[in-house]
Amino acid sequence: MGRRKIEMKMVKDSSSRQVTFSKRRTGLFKKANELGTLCAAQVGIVVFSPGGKPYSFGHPSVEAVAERFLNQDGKRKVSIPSQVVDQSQREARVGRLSQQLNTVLKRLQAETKRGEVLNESRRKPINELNLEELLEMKESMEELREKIRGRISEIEASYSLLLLSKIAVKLKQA
Amino acid sequence: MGRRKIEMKMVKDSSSRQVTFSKRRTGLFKKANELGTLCAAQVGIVVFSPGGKPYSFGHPSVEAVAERFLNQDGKRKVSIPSQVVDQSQREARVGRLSQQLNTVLKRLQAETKRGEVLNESRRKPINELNLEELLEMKESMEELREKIRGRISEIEASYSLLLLSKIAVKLKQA
DNA sequence: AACTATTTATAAGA
DNA sequence: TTCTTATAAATAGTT
Repeated sequence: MGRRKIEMKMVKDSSSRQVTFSKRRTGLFKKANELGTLCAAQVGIVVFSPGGKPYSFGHPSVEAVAERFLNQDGKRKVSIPSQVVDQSQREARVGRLSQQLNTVLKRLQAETKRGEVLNESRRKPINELNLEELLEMKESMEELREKIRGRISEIEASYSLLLLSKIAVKLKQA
Repeated sequence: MGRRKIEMKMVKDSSSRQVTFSKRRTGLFKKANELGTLCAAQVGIVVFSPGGKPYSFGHPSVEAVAERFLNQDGKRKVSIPSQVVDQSQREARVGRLSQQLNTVLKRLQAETKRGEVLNESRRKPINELNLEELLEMKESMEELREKIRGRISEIEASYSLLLLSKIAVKLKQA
């Protein structure tokens, strides 16, 4: 679909491959959106780029596709234990994963409030930092936020993926 | 893409909608396959037809996409904006604050990859989790994300506050 | 990021 | 359903 027809083989040049990936991923998601819209269908997609970066698309959301699968009654192919719907039980099972992070985040917060500034080489009460140092800190914060955001989306993508995979397995069995 | 342009709304006639769904689902999976082939990307898709019938596509398979994620080693490539080129220098300044969080996030990520699921009461390889358990996990993730988001904005708020106070001081001096 | 020459997908029709 | 075909849409190579 372009100036020339291309062979259906992996694009060798990694730079071109990245461009192709970017364009086609956009196209794929657009098509998925159209399918969902025109046909009142639900669609979930997860893609890993050649570099391993995860992307996902859902109409209305990847989660919703899973939810629908789980919550359709009558026609449902797999019976779902009622406990799954129990909100309080879910909350009770948040688990160590979240607790761990939560603990560290609390400590982090406490340190921030105490006004400790933590540089690689030196420590200095945050109140004594000058404007430049604070701005530097701020940049660090922004980087940190980006990193966290990246991690979270990776983790979420993995969950979406696992959901998709579990659904696919169930479909095979059905 | 045919004899006429169509509005991007749900096709009302259910028979036509079914035909459209069938054609477009085929097209979507074809595109997904091309994306996977050309870009060495991994793709997983699940679709529900308007009638509730499930279809799935995977390149190389939905399960394989999940496996890949789980078995990846820690080196995930993340592109760095060029303005952040002085990555090492800046990173050196990030300090314990970020290191700590980063460490925990890495552990979290590693655990996720290693396939450990951490429930309040038990551990189970992530591969053995069923759909219900995964959804439970997902809720935990969402809670976690909200908590992190909250913490970060608190931290950022405190930095902003400090910046403002520093600026105020400078203005007085000027 | 934009731009087009082409290829590809597909809406309507058979 | 499956095929045909006129037309819309996606995109490969280019700037």
